[in-house]
Amino acid sequence: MPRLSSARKKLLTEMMKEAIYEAAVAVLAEHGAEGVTMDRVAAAANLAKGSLYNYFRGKRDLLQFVHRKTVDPIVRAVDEMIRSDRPAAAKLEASVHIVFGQLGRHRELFTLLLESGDARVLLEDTRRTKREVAVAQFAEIFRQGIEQGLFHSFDPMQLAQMFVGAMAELWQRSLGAGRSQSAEPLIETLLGVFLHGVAAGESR
Amino acid sequence: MPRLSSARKKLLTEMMKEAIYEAAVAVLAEHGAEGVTMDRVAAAANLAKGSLYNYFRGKRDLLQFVHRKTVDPIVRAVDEMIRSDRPAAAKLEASVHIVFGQLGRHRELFTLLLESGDARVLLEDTRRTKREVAVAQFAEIFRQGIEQGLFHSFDPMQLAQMFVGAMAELWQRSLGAGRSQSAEPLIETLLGVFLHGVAAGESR
Amino acid sequence: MPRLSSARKKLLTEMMKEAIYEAAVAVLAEHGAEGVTMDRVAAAANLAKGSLYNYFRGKRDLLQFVHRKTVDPIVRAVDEMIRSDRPAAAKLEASVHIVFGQLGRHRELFTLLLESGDARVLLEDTRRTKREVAVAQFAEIFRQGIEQGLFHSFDPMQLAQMFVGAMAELWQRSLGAGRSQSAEPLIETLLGVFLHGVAAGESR
Amino acid sequence: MPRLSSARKKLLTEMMKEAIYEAAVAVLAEHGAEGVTMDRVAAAANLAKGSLYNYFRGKRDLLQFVHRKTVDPIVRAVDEMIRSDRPAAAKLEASVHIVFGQLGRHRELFTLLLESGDARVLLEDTRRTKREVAVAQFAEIFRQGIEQGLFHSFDPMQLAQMFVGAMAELWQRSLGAGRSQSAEPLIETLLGVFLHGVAAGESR
DNA sequence: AATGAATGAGTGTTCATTCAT
DNA sequence: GATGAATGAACACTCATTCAT
Repeated sequence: MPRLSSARKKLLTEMMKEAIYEAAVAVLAEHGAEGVTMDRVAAAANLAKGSLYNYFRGKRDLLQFVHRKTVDPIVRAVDEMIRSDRPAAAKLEASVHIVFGQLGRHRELFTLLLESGDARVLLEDTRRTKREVAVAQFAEIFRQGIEQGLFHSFDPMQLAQMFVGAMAELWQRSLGAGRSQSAEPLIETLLGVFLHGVAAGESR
Repeated sequence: MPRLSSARKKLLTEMMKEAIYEAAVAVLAEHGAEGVTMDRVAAAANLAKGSLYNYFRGKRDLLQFVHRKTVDPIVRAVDEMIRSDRPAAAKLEASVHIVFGQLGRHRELFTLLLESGDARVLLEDTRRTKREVAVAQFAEIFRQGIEQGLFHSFDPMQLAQMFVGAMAELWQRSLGAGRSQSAEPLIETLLGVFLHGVAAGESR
Repeated sequence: MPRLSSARKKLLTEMMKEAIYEAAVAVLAEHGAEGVTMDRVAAAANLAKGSLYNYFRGKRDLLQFVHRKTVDPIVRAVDEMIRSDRPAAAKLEASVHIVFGQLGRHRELFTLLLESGDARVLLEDTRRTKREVAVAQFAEIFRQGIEQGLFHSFDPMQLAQMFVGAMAELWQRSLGAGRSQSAEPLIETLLGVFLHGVAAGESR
Repeated sequence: MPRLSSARKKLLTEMMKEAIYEAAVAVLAEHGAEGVTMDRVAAAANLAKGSLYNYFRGKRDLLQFVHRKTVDPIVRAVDEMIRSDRPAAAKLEASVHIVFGQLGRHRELFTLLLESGDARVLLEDTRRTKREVAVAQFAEIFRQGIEQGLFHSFDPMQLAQMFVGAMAELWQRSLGAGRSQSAEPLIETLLGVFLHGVAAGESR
């Protein structure tokens, strides 16, 4: 009996955390990252402010939860991709697809979260911003490419930074455009330029 | 008389704004972006808090002023470069140098201004605008390059977005690193990749 | 049946109150008087927070219970002493020994209970009462002493107030000192001064 | 000009601090030491809560101000007395008169402040409670008395503790009685007992 | 135009108490 | 009777903005 009851309780707790998560995301979307206050989250969750503290130790805790919840699936998917057995260029392409695909699910949320310095402050423990994680992951891909002799031996870290920067910028601009607009051409160009450059002619 | 008086007044106003600007920068440097309060700015400017509101409509206005003040010279310099008569690749390189060079002069300021979420919100309009200006400028360079047949005919706008994104990311990461570290290798790689890609072999 | 059931119920209730009392004391000892929250007491009692309210009307009630529980034995012992058949001075001495002795058993508890402002407020009624009880008890001793012609005829009530005040102060200060320090010299001086004064020479 | 203005400003500030002090005392008297909240003080001072922070750095600061404001005159007067050139017994009597006299001016305030553990917490810097200061002062008197051969050589510190305890208790009880009741008989008995004891007969 | 005290809405957090299950 | 999630009033403290002088 205690088992079942305890399981049920745990489930309910998870559901509440989920609900609060969604409330936080809604607030994030409406008021921006700096506009996330415990009051607003509570209101959005149709909950008393104090109740939030039954599920999260504090604001920091809540934001970390939101953070992880949005980043983890992407990170895991890309990680899997990285460990797979394919040429680096293919990994690069696949990873971009993963990222753009997942981002599409959280449009507004990501915009705010990606850019927010507030997150930096509040998530200090986690430290590694999503962006930093992303950079590290792409750096690994570039490293593999260089090792395989497929890429020139630039600094993989820098390549990854450039790539992530370009990708983020692209994605953000795409948000401004029609919501349903396909990301496909963007990705194609992104990969094309990074792999072969823009320069016409004999090159190199 | 009214003319002269009015001119004199305008001048004085400009000088005051300038002084407040410097005070704000000092506060920014000392307390970080989140630490910029009207109190502190006023104190740093040896001014009463209320007086700030004679020169700026509010905090937002003041921060926007600070922001523009640091960005404008860069924009102007790049604009000049664009209108000059050189091959697109050279313009690209020169522009990057301008940007990194000017940014170097305001390291702390920019770091704080860009990293801080608080400022982010207050400046969002401006910031967006600023990046958009940069993107537009680089788009023009790419457009010229394509027109001159030097670049493949990608969408210049997208190329510019990618380029600016990559550049911004690089610059931000470089801030974390040693202060006196040269930006030269970063720039070289940035241009190398964008012009010729990372792919080894015959390519293309 | 109703009788038995009711008796059983009463017993259980008493046992529960006892358990909660112990939990409260444990919390008091661990977190200090300001750190006594219903949450902590419930946790320490392995009980749900709400259940506390089945046994106590509120926090005030609970703390009063704790308080009385520690004070009552002392009061009873002193009462017994007073009713015994001995000279007043001996009763005085014996009573002081009882008080100091019992207090010694609850050092931490009393320290926290008396020093904490929080408890002070919540217990003010009780506390006042308690001191008043003590004063009344000692007043009775002094009254007996005067009646027996052993003490000068000061106002017994005032003598008791002074005596209790001096005793309380001594005891509180002694808590600050070494834990295992004997109270014996304190008592000796206390009695010496009250009986014979500090003035040297022929006196009186 | 600036001189005058600055002097005027200082004066106004002092007056405001005074007004807030009185508001705090009123709150203290009405709600007890634990009931002193910045909200209530602000309301009592007919001031916005935020304004309090123009005059005091925080609650701690405000309470310290209140504390010092009430204690200092007494401490200073007693100190003067101690340094004067009179037999210890006379000093003792004079000091008691000072204390009771001054206390009369702040009846409610002192009751709460003397007893409050809250003060302990909030005034941690100051550390020395009024009571501790008082004890130290009276210990000095007793020390002098012993040195002069007027008092038996008990531990002066303990004598002072007992004396202050007795005095405080007396004073507190006297508060319960009629406000205008003279303290004179209380003092007389207090000194009589401490100097010569309660024991009748040849004594000693 | 300059001042800076006053304002008051807001911030994250705590906790005694209630109440549906 | 037991539970513990929900509540909401408090709390100390901050700070952009206003306004009488």
